[in-house]
Amino acid sequence: MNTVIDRSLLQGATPLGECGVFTHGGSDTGPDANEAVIRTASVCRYGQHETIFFEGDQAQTVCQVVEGAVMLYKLLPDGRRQVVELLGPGDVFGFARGEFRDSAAETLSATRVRFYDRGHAQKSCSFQRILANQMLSQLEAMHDHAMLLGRMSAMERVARYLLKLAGHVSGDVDEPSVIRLAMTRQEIADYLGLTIETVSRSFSELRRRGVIVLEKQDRVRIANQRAMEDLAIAC
Amino acid sequence: MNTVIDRSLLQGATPLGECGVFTHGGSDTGPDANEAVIRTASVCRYGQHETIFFEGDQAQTVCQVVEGAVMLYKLLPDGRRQVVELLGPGDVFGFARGEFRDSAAETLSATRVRFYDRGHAQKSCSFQRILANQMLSQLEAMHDHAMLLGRMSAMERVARYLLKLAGHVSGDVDEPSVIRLAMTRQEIADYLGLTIETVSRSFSELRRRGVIVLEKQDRVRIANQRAMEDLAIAC
DNA sequence: CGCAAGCTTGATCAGCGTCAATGAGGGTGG
DNA sequence: CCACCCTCATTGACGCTGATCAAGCTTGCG
Repeated sequence: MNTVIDRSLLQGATPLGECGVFTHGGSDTGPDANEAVIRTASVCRYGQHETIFFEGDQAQTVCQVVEGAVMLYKLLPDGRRQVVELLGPGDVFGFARGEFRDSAAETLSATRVRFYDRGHAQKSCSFQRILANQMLSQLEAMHDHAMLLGRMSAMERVARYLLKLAGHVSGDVDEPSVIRLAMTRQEIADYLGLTIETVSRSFSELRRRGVIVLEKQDRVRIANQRAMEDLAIAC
Repeated sequence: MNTVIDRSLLQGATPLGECGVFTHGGSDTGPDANEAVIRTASVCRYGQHETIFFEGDQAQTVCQVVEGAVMLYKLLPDGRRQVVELLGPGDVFGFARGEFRDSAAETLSATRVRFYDRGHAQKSCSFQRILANQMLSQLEAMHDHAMLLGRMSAMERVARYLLKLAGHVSGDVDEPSVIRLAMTRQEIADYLGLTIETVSRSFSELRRRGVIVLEKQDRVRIANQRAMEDLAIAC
């Protein structure tokens, strides 16, 4: 019921306050552009693994995670899937360049999503500012992810994924760091560009080497932070 | 000397005018924020394969391609490289969330780049608007690219790359469509997440099948648009 | 003409995908 | 409470795609 994915591990965690994000603003194009965006906003609740929208849907709204976790993914005609984004509280998504959504959105856990009217949002200067920041965060995260998808081995990908979940690639704390996985093996595989079997084998290999402890299927303890960082090519 | 990469094939071609982009604007946070951005902007010229900045450099400026083509790439400590972005006229790059550039920038051909002061840019409302649009374009392009890197075969990647260069994934015109490649095989490989040998073999295979004609090393004619689209999994 | 840089091609290998079977966990109903 | 089932995860055997290593080849330039 509560957010299963730790917020810090998600890309683009905003420096903005998390929910009532822009309650005031500078001057805007329209006289009350900000006002309008906020006035017309609405919040929806979703359970785990519910679809918020599909790829190709009309994009009349801009969405923001209030609480929970959301993934964006794309499909090929033959069913191959790539998860292209993981989002946490504060993150904005579903804003399309064209008329349609470029990817589907699905919740990873119980989630509240705020919807803004797209037309109003485009007129609001402060919203544009937030959007630019958000897009930038996500773009930088995607650059990292492109490196992972294009150039890293299966083990490196899995190690990096777990470290990201643990909240910091550079391990500064020596807390036990138990991670709850909100994603199934299949979702992890589709995020990392691997198969479910390869993800599973990587987990097993890490366990065999004593780098992690699988307390439950969805609970991982990092037993050897140092080894983990070596595997992930710590940056 | 002229732009070797056709503009249309590059990600995020802006709908904005291409150079003197925002010469006026709505109201801004600062009184003359727009003015300041433009007044302090400067243009530099680069030859082919020159570095504009390195990953980790201080990010005091925001850059925009005026003419030519630029690629952004990231490196791993052991030298593995991933090209994360291809940019053409009008495209904005080098704007970092933090203090440092998250990737290196290198020209693919002779290029003119305009530099804006970052501080001024952040204060300008119209710049933020342009930036949001730009980031969005690039983000959507990255989503596509993640699909390519994570889920497509070598042949599919190369076919898609060539179609993108040809300017339209959906072939609407029956022009001869000769493509000039501004990138070396190594750069293409690093963009597509492959090795130089695999890229070369894919080109040869396409030639053998009569799908393309290699007029010169850097000149490709698409002989069979239909076959090409089938290979690329036309969308 | 000869050298250098970049491209192509071949032989071999290994990492990861595919196919298939087994195992664990959680919920439901008898 | 236990038995059953359904979903998801693990493990094994095997093969293919693409990486690696190693020559040759083409092109452009001094």
